[in-house]
Amino acid sequence: MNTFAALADPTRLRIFELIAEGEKTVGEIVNEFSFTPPTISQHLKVLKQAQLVKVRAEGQKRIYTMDAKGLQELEMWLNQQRLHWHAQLDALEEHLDKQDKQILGSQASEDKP
Amino acid sequence: MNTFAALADPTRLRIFELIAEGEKTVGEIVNEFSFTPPTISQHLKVLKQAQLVKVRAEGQKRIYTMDAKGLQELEMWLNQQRLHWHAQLDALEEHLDKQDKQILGSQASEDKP
DNA sequence: GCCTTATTTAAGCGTTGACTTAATTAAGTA
DNA sequence: TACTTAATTAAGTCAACGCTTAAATAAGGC
Repeated sequence: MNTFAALADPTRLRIFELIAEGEKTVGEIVNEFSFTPPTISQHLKVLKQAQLVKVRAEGQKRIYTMDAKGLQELEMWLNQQRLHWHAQLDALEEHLDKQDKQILGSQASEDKP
Repeated sequence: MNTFAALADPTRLRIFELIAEGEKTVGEIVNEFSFTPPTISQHLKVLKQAQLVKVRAEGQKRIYTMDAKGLQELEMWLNQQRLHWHAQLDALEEHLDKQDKQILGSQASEDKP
């Protein structure tokens, strides 16, 4: 899961969110921050490697857009964890059911003097 | 989004996945890695701060379990990005529709000699 | 052909972070 | 009470990372 590392840095996360709102050139992104172009360029490289963004050239400008692959990977991972989560809720429910029955059983015996 | 940073480290991601599979003591987790207990303890601290795991004491053992809050935060963020993603697909579709109509228009004019 | 604009690559620097060993806290057990 | 087991806190080390300036690549415009 390269995705988490790519989004771990707050600047990089913000850059991704900006691109997600709509395609952006590098210059447009640079203007949103107080960092130099190389810094932004390096962040974009990481996001690209994680398949969170794609680039296309248009003249001398590079236009960055969202790439579904990275998010899809994240989504699949999340689904897997949710499965575990629900399995545990079910197990807990079963456990509480048994407890309830035990309590009912002991109450019944208390009634007998 | 503290969550991304918490899951960015591969060891920490693995620790979380282990706990997600079912509750674990620190010792059980330590046995899965070739790291010393302090290392694992520090990782658990980070996961706890990100609300990805919870602890409960049982005698001298600490039992770590999944915490839904962290994943929920992740899920909400993902949903937001998906909205952007779908909005862009819709925009693209509309754009292609217009192009199709233009092509049909130019073909009609070509028919006229 | 030359100057500007847009972006990336290279190299260097300071900080953060993942690990270690040593010491500490706290709960069994003899 | 002393000894072991379970885990955390403290302190230090080294590599990775985010940032910078300087240089390189490449597309426009004069």
